[in-house]
Amino acid sequence: MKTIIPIHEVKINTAPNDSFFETYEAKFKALADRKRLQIMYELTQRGKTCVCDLCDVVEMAQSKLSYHLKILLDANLITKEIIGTWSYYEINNSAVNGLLSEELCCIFRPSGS
Amino acid sequence: MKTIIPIHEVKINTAPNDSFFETYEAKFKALADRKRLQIMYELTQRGKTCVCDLCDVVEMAQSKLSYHLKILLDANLITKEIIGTWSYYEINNSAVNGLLSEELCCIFRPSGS
DNA sequence: TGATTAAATCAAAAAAAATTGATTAATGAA
DNA sequence: TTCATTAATCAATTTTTTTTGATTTAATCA
Repeated sequence: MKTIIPIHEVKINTAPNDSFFETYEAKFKALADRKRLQIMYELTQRGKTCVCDLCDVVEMAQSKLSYHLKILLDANLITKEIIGTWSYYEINNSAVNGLLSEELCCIFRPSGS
Repeated sequence: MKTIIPIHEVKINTAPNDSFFETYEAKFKALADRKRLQIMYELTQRGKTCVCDLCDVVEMAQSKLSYHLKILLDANLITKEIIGTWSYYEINNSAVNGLLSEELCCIFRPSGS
């Protein structure tokens, strides 16, 4: 039988290794840009949104927006769904919540939740 | 009389402005480097530490370490105290706790707390 | 089919960040 | 004072990231 330990009760006993620091380096790099933070915020407010709409909202050229979305996607901070010729992006709430403080998560969390 | 509202009860009603995104861009940029994450971790484990000791621990040349410490200091993630010719750096726990998730804070929080 | 639209990718250029080794400033000890 | 030590700063170089505009891929529609 497997025992499920709530994440907040897990004690870290070993020192983080290189790959730990690498993993979080990538996540923080993705967040380390005001335009990408704005994209995250808009996705939070609007929910699942297609690229062409997001282009207008954040006032960014399409190829530039694609570049930034890819960085957020690779860091697993957002998810992507393709429908026909459209690509829809959405906030990955569990990843955001696992990374950021409650205060800060609020900015990247739908107002109702 | 001033009313003190616990931070977790504060509701954000207005959209974040440019300076909000700029502020967090700087903080996440500071965290977006595996060497700086390691510095943060070591400061957490060792408490207040002087630069020359930190040089040995993170195996980094002095001028390079100074450069990275300044970035963390400017982002308010660590604090500095000068005693004689020594500079001591320390984790800014409240800033870290206000920024990162509980799980992640644990890595940057003394094991006793 | 051919034309249109959405979005990813590419290559070149520009901008920003990191590294390196040397210099400087400040303190303390001989 | 002179010498040694600590740590910040500087300038030049290297590396990384971002921007730009063009091209490509794929789906839809007439």
